[in-house]
Amino acid sequence: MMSCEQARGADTPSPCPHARSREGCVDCKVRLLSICAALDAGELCELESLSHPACFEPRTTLFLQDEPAEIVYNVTDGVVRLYRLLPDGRRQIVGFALPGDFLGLSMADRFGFSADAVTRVTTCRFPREVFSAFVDTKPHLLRRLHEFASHELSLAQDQMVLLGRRTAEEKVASFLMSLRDRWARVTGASVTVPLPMGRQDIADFLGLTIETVSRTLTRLARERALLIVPDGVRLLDLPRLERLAVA
Amino acid sequence: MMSCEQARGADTPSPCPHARSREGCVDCKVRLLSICAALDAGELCELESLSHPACFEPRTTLFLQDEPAEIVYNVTDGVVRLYRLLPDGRRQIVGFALPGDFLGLSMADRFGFSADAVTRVTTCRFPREVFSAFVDTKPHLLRRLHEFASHELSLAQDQMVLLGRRTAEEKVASFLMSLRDRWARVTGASVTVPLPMGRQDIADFLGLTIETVSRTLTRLARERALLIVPDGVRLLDLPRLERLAVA
DNA sequence: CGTTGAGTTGACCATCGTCAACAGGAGTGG
DNA sequence: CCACTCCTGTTGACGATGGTCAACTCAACG
Repeated sequence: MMSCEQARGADTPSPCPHARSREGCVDCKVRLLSICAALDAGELCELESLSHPACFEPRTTLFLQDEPAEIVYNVTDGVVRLYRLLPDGRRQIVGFALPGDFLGLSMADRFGFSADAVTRVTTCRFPREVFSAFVDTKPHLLRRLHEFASHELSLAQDQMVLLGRRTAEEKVASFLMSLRDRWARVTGASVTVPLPMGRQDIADFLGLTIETVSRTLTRLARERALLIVPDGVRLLDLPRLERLAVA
Repeated sequence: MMSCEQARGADTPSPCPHARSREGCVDCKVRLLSICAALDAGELCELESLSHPACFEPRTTLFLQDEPAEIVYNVTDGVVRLYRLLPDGRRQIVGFALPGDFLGLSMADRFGFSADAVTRVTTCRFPREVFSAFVDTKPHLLRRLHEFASHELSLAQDQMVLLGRRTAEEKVASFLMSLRDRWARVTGASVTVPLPMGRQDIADFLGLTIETVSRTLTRLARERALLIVPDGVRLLDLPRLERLAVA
């Protein structure tokens, strides 16, 4: 499980050619999804002056659990996996960050999980101390951060129900449906759900093995509930999947 | 699983004779553990004027998932179980609230889970709108709420690792160790861990069945890792339990 | 002294994990 | 261009962990 070597992306972020020059925060396509939606034009401009764009190649690390959280991240494009490891190497993915998600919500001095890029990822980064000071002058931004954290907590509780009380088939169906809903906010509704993460990532998110994930997807495909396409699935029998994914 | 009838406590909170008359917030024994520690004497007094003490008998309901969150709660004594149900009755307990814990951290307009009293529980209650308005005038209190929520999120992620990637024996050991640590903050350190919740509650928290919890505890007791006492366990072989509970 | 409900224990079994083999695509070098 | 490796994903055979079902103990309570 997880034997791959991973390049460290954070120390040498790719120059990410057009990350800043191309557009400002005002034109940012995830602004309304992200914490930034709490800011007016002037505040946005202030925040922009504090931001450092950075992008990460697939399979590079943004940060590691327990390391000092010098930097917080706003994900503007791509998918990031967030995970914790047990000493013997077992891994639990605690979430996937999509465009608009914020890493470092807690503003604690250390990261509570590790994060690495699944796809090519672009981010706005902020030195944590600077960002924290900025937040202290903007109570409505703190409110927004708190709403985001509360939403994360609710998702975490959903995931507890899934991990503790659902069968493999229900887990896979729930995962697909909730990922579909999250993509809908970013890219618009679609019955085709992109799965940029590998089967091992899905397994480590659902508390299953890669074989069980593979078998379950195959079976759902054989029974015409979905169609496996390159890097994703197309949902066919929505009522059935909905039924499996309830609550 | 969970077939017991439950009285509704919230509509008819017991008078709770000495809840307010006995002591004010200044003398509250969980003040320093709770969100109230963020307040100075004057603010505490303000908040006190907004609070309504209430207590709940064992097995009564504080509130139900998805119902409008008219009230938020500060638990001052006792243990509350927080849970979500699947339509078919499967239950996942997402946490146990101990003295000092706050229910309604998210300040969302509906509760994300149901809550009922395990022991006799005493609380300070606040109308949510009133509390929310109070928070809006006290950014440092919002900070504290946010820290509490962030801590909850971190605990939720611990629980995801536990549910997704640990064996029954590891789950039980982790549960006991982390409960011991939480009690330590409230009642002081001890190798005797009170377990006021029943086996079914523990099972529904750990993603196991009551039989597996019972068997696992019995085995750990037979192997002298712990001693089962009325309403709790005494931890004997701490190194071994620590090893099972790592990370 | 019977009833009830929680907890324990045993026998059996199913779901999912383990181990192994195989398929197919991407990249590499002769 | 082809052979080769590497990696991811799929599939099958088998087994173990933990679930299911049932019986039993015991304390609390009337």
